[in-house]
Amino acid sequence: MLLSKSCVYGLRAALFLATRKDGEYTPIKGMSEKLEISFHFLTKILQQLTAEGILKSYKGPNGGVKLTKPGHEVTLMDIVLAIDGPKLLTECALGLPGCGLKNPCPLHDKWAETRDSIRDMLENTSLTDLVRKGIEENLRLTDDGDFEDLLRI
Amino acid sequence: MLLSKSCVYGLRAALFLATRKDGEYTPIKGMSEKLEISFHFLTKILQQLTAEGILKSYKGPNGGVKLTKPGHEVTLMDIVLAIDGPKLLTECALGLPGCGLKNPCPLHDKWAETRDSIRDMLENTSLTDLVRKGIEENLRLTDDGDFEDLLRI
DNA sequence: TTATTTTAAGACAAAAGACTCTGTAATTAG
DNA sequence: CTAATTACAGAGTCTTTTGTCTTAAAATAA
Repeated sequence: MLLSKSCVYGLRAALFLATRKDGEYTPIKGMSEKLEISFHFLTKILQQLTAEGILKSYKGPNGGVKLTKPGHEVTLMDIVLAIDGPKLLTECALGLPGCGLKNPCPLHDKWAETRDSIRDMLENTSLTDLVRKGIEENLRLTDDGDFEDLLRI
Repeated sequence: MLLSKSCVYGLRAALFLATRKDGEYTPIKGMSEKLEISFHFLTKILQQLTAEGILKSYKGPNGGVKLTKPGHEVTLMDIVLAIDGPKLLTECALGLPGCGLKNPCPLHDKWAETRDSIRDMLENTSLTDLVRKGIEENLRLTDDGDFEDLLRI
């Protein structure tokens, strides 16, 4: 797996939140059912995003979580970084410590290029980009559902 | 980690074998010491490569493992595929089953591009490519050593 | 205040990944 | 034949990831 399962779930949840109205808190319970992710596990993941300042949370009735910034200001990279950490896109492909421009491994140059292409994609794609695409083409965030489903809630 | 640790070790070992003379079997013990990888663990990984036909092995004195094909015919993709499996570069970034051209997720297109760029790099880089680069620039396959080290054995 | 709804936190269990150990089989050298 | 050297096979351990469960804390509503 290129991305951890937590990260994948985090991306799904972030996209889901980007479909909600600004200012409204969305309860994790409903989200977990809609996205078919275990409630407690999703809670943990979203706590990480909250700790990183990507989400705001509120307890009690009408509470839940929401994006702190508008969806077009949140990139996939923000989510991946918060969950899988910065090492994901800096580590040496041969596992050598200190591999870099100064003391590279034979694969360093090509691998750095590859990592950069991943990074570029993640940095240049916002949640809103994908929500817009999802709406226009009526795509899905779950095994069975479609985007109209999500927007109807 | 984009690649599993087993995969990373497998790549190092495959590169090491590509520096050896054709036809000679290299004992895993020496390789594990040179590459600073646990002997038993490396053995397991190389057994996978042997099972996949990438290596040939021979028991007894003067035995060991060697590449079945010349290094310029073995790509990094061959190694990654043998160890991390084909799913690594086909899975959906949002974890949706059946995500593809027919029933894509909102991230499918961009993610497919990203995966392809990884795949292209792996498929278009042979062991010999990297060994050559390693020799020319005297790079390293271990934390401390350099390529001259390896060739001297 | 009391009951309800929600997130937060932490202990716990299960599964997968990373690694170790022990023994066996094949091969060679003496 | 015997001893040494090597890969092979499988069980076992440790760690990380994934997932569950229970309790606490905050907020609201009645």
